[in-house]
Amino acid sequence: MRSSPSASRRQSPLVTVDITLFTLKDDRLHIFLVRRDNEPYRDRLALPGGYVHTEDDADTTQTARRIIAGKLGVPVPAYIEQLYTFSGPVRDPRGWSVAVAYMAVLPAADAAAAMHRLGHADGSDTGIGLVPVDDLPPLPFDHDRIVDRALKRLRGKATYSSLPAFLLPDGFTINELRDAYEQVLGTELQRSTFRRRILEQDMIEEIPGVMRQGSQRPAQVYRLTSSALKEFERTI
Amino acid sequence: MRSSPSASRRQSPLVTVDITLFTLKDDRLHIFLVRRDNEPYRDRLALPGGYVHTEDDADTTQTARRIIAGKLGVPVPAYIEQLYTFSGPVRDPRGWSVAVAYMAVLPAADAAAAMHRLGHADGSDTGIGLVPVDDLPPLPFDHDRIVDRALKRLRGKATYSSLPAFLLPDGFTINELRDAYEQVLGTELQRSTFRRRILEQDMIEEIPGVMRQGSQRPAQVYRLTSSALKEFERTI
DNA sequence: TTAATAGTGTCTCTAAGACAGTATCCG
DNA sequence: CGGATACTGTCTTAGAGACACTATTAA
Repeated sequence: MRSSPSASRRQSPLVTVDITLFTLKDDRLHIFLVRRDNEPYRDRLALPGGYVHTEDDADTTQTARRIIAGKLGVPVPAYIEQLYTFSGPVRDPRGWSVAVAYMAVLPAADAAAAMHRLGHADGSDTGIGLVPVDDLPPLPFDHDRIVDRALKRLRGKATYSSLPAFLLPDGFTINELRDAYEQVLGTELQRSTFRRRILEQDMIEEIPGVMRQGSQRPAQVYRLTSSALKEFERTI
Repeated sequence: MRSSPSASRRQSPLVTVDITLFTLKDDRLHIFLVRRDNEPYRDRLALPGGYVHTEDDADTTQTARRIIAGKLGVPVPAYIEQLYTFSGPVRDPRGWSVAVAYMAVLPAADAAAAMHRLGHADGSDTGIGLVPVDDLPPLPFDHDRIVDRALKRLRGKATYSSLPAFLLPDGFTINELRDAYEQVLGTELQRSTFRRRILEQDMIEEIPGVMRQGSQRPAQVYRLTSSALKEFERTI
């Protein structure tokens, strides 16, 4: 904080916001990518992002929300978190830049509805893609690093928080919840241990009388006790 | 990422880097503050910070290192970590701004040496202060929030990593290490449980033959097994 | 020998992991 | 009734917490 207000100001870096938006599709973890329609990297798939609008945005989180709603056309996710800020002279060919990266988590149904509204699987490219995280194309800028960090954060938090529940709709069974945790973590979890731990944390509560009907014994439907992320002791 | 390279560029926010540098003094947790010599908030104590130098800095971490060495005149800490990016139109009276905040941890001896070089406790104000974290003055900008978040992160990581060891010099006894953890966490820790846990994590190793001589039984001196932060399972 | 700090041994209790068992639906 | 999935009980084991005990120095 060296210069006085009116002093000649240093060259200010370019500031953007980039978002890694996770969701489930076909029981696998996916992220949203958009096809760029401007240089640099025109026509390449990249993370959704954009400039801060200093006239409108109250902060960069607001920027992220605006981009998710505007570019992707999906409902603003219940969970959104600032991830890390990437910077330097080479990450963007336009010059020294700062990218405030966010990660967010969208329920599978919201993602499916948005993709359905867009195309009808008829090959028409709408510019928005839902890509499995373990089968990503090489991404422009340093977006590979951003996704990498987002994945690590998501997996890390899955071991000690309710984060994977945000991939599910409002009502879910314990087995559906366990599936979501397994998809995120990439490992199998012991059924009864998972159940006990989750219930002990009282992070979920029964929706009285509501049961999921299948072709077997119906399962109790639960909801999160709080709309906020709940952290508990480590290790699942 | 909307506009083409040569399109009229949006008003870019002001980008600064602010640092919360922790150290121990008189067995209490302190941070460094500097007296501002420019508007806004001239003459107020604030976090050390500054603009990104796009000609010199490879990224904002580099900016943080440069500011620590330059403004504070202390050795660059072994542990430095990006904390969070604060942003918005009101946090800085100069306009819409982005502050990439860092936290860092400096060994007590380095801090003491730096403060000794500066003043000699004769009341001469050198513009640099070492202030206990539980007795901070109100800070300008949103620096109160920044310090708050830095403290939470430091305390959080103290429960599952070797972070508090970075407050100590290269050789330390287990009791000195426990003191550091207690200072950071603000709670007492069981002696034998702490010892067992720390040794199980093999985060430290004996320096063979080196003992700390006091007026009682000498204590084994240890060092970190790795210069990098080591994380272990939760709860201390 | 005593005071003080360094370091060890061990008992208890909680909770994770594993797995077997019971319950309730559909056909 | 059999198959399938939902849910419960319980045994074993690892590790945290508490605390008593032993060790080694200076005075």
